[in-house]
Amino acid sequence: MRKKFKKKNTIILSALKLFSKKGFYNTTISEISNNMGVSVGNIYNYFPSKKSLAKASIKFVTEKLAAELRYINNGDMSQKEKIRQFVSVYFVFIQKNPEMIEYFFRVYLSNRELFCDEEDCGFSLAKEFIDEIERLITTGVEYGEFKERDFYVAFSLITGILGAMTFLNGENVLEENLNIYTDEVANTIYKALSC
Amino acid sequence: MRKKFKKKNTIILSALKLFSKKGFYNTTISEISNNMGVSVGNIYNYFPSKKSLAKASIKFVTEKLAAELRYINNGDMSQKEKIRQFVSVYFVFIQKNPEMIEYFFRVYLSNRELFCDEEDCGFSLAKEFIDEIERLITTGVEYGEFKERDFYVAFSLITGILGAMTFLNGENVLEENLNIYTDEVANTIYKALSC
Amino acid sequence: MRKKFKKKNTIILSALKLFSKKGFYNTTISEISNNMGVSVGNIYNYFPSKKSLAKASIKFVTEKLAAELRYINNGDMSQKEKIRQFVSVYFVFIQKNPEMIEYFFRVYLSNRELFCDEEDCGFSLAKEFIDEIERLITTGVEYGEFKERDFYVAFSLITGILGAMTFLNGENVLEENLNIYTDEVANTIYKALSC
Amino acid sequence: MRKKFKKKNTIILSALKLFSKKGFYNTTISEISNNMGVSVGNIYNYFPSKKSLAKASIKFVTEKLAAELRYINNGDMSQKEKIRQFVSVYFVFIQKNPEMIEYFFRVYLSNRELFCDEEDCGFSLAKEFIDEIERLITTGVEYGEFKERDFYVAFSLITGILGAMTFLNGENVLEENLNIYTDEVANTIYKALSC
DNA sequence: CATGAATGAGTGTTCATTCAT
DNA sequence: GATGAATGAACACTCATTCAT
Repeated sequence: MRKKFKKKNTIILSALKLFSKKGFYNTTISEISNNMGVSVGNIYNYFPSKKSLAKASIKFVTEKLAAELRYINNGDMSQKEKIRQFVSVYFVFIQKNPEMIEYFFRVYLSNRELFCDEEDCGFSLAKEFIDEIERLITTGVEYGEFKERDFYVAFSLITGILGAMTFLNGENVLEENLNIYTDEVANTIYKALSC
Repeated sequence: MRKKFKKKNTIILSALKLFSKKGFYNTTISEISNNMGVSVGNIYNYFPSKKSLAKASIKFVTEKLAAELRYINNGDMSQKEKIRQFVSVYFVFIQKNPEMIEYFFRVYLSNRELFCDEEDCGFSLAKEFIDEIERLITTGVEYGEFKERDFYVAFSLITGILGAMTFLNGENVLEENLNIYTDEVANTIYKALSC
Repeated sequence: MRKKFKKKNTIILSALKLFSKKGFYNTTISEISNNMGVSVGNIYNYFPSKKSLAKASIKFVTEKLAAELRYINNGDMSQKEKIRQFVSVYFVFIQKNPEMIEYFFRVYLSNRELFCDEEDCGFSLAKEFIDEIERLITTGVEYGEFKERDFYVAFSLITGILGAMTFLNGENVLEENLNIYTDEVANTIYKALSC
Repeated sequence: MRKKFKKKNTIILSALKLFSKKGFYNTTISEISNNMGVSVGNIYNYFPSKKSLAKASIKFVTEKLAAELRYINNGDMSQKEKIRQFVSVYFVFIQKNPEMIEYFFRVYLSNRELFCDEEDCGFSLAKEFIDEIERLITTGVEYGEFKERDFYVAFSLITGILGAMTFLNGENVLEENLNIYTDEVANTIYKALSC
């Protein structure tokens, strides 16, 4: 079973690399299988369809990212410090796992049709990640460190600025290494949220 | 010639509607042609390929959006007021032309491969829109109303929060009408940017 | 429209030839299209699926066969003579259109799954043919020429013996030309049915 | 060896059930193996190919059916009585082993390609069954009970009417239990064959 | 300009068969 | 013998693009 699990992850990583680079519709199963030295048919022993592979991939990514954020949220520090660490960890993550973040933005957020079931058409696959953002915000409000404001605006502020920076970085627009921006981004977020 | 121009726009609008709803790769030329009561072949009299239609569409959208923002930028008021109007106009635009904004986010930002030529792989198609954002920021800094800070961070702040709100709205996550959020979003942006 | 109809029939005839010779599952769409000098894709302009082509084919066959039998049924003669003509016409039909009859037996009768819709899983596609057999029997009973007996037994007698002869002929088991058997088969049926 | 034989039969029975229900081409080896709790690979220890399994299955079926008919043929009674018993035994067999008869009709008779070798493309696999039908007919002729007539016509009469009844029964067209029809079918056959 | 039938390369998926364990 | 992961050829179907009318 361990082995089966390992193999699934290997397939996901291969898919992630290609999906993020070329997009879902421009990546063929046969490319994914070639890329990892496995036959086409064998992929179907682990995932029943290309779509299901895309779903498993986003699950994989968000869990990984959420784990890092969860660790920070559980820590004992001011919200200001938490935000700084959030941004820092996120920027490091982007650089270590660019294909995961690219996948999140370019495939997950843009191809609704792939991740919608009849019942569940939403963010459930990214829930773990979203939950951590939510915790960060609500804790800050509870502690009186953040001004009480509409949740969606606060949520959009944080994810929006991080997303946009990710995007600029992915497009090679930024002139410097992402890390350089950590403090400024963190301060901007904090200033906007604080009382 | 006038007529030719009109027809091109009609095709673009039909494409825009379908591309934004179903994505580029899930929309067929034949759907676009059916949707507007024109033959498949005739579309190729106006656009040499599906890709070129996608490019023309994004040009169409960004010009429309940029025009509105340019008007505000040209106005004579404080940056604070400009930001409020920016947000307001943008939110109205989303609601009046959801397919244009959806197209911008779901097709343009997510399908690099469609908008990259050999020489030019960037934002040139959205340049007009980006330029207005830039003007808003640099003018604010010049007038001493905004703190001097890295341009990319400021740019990400504005476009990020607006983008994220757009996204939440598109997913029907927001409980209220978008307009409700105008002031809070504008204030958040202003607070983050100001000295 | 006439043209479209003609083309549909050409496709059906090509399909009929191959389906009957090699079976449904051993015939590829590409073989059907090659066989008639048309591209694969074009077949799909006329039939939405391989299955639907199989359905249209059986309709085509049964209508053709039923037309011949109907003509006899409408004639003014004894049932004995009608049966003789039935058998005769049927045997001629087999020899002129072997692929149609082969299709009927080898594909239609043996591949339930192809011809079953959710609602209608039966012989509706062959109804016209069955109806003529039924008319022959019931008229004979009404005229007192046939003994009254269970309908299904009479039906099985007629279609069974003809089917079995068809089968032996198709397998090249028969030593003589089918026509030779006309009288003997007709007499056998008549004897079994008559009072 | 005994054990090997048993296992082969178990596999055949599993195959028979699925082939008859879904057809040869819609049944996968893996379904057959699941159905009997054995691994895919192991089936190949007993049968070298799917095709060979289909052949072994038809052998199995015809031997079983032939055995019953042989017993009757060996009995000491009039041909009329033999025919009645033939029909009766056959109808009982259908009801007890529907999958065997379905297999005979839907797979064996309709998929020539499966049962044709280079040398032998015929009924050799069903020979035992056919032989008993032949014996019934020729004995009847010898005893002067049946009119001398072409063998193939007589053969088609018997197998045709039984086959057609089988078919109607399989399609749930018959309104009554098959047994009800025994006498009428037997009489019809006898009447047609007798002097 | 307009039409829509025709093309054919390309893709996801299946499944009989093999073989290392 | 028994297992089931791995293979890869094959097939139904799609769709951007062309072109004769």
